[in-house]
Amino acid sequence: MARQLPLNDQALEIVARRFAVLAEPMRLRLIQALFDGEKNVTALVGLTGGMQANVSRHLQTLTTAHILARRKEGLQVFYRIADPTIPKLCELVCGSLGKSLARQAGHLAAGGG
Amino acid sequence: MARQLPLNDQALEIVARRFAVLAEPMRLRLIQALFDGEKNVTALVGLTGGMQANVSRHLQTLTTAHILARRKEGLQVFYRIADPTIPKLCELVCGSLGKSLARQAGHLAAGGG
DNA sequence: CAAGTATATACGCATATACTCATACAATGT
DNA sequence: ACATTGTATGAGTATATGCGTATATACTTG
Repeated sequence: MARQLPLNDQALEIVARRFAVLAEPMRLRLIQALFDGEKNVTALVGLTGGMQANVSRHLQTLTTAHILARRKEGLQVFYRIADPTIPKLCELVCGSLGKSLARQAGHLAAGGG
Repeated sequence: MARQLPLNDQALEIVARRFAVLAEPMRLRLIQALFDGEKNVTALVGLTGGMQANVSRHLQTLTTAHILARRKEGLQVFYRIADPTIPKLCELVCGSLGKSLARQAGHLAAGGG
């Protein structure tokens, strides 16, 4: 897949895991919330509307996958996007979906806008 | 995410679903097998080493997600990659992983060569 | 040390889904 | 109509994982 070379079983599982990490709405929400800079957990809880425990768990999942990075400052922990390909990935998927989304969902943008 | 615009809940679920479809090694195997052109189910069963029923189900999942397309010819059904962003997606993910994969997995390419 | 705040984790439940087996469906030939 | 070949699907089981509640850990202050 890297340049269309076939991947072995272990590499396939790693790639699949990568996609799986991105396959949760809450995690995508967190990624979105971090597009404009790092935020601490409490802020992310407020922005996403999730439970603190759940948000924390998802942040750990994203960090373990090297998609996010942590920075501890006193009591707080700030998360940021660590993988520069993530925005591109999301754009690519959204662009590909945009065509069919128009039929399925009506609008892509948030209800507010 | 499309150009960094926040997505609403429904759009997030659709994007997440998209990633989820790509989050299975067998489905990635099938996608890889189709990079060099369309193949029928029996050929894909042989190439992936999966059970026919399982391969068929994964092909349906990929087709429903508009990642693959079907073409029926007599008894056989030929599948092909329908979404041109798929190869780019895979390259992007593999490229991003390549850096860390070198430490984790050793090799990215298949054992067969 | 005690109290308070911010974040992480353990546990249990509910649900989703991948897998296999058996079988149904579709198309072709005799 | 029947047999054969290729593909799809239903049922049952095992596993993975998201979520909420409760609790633990880390850090700061007094």
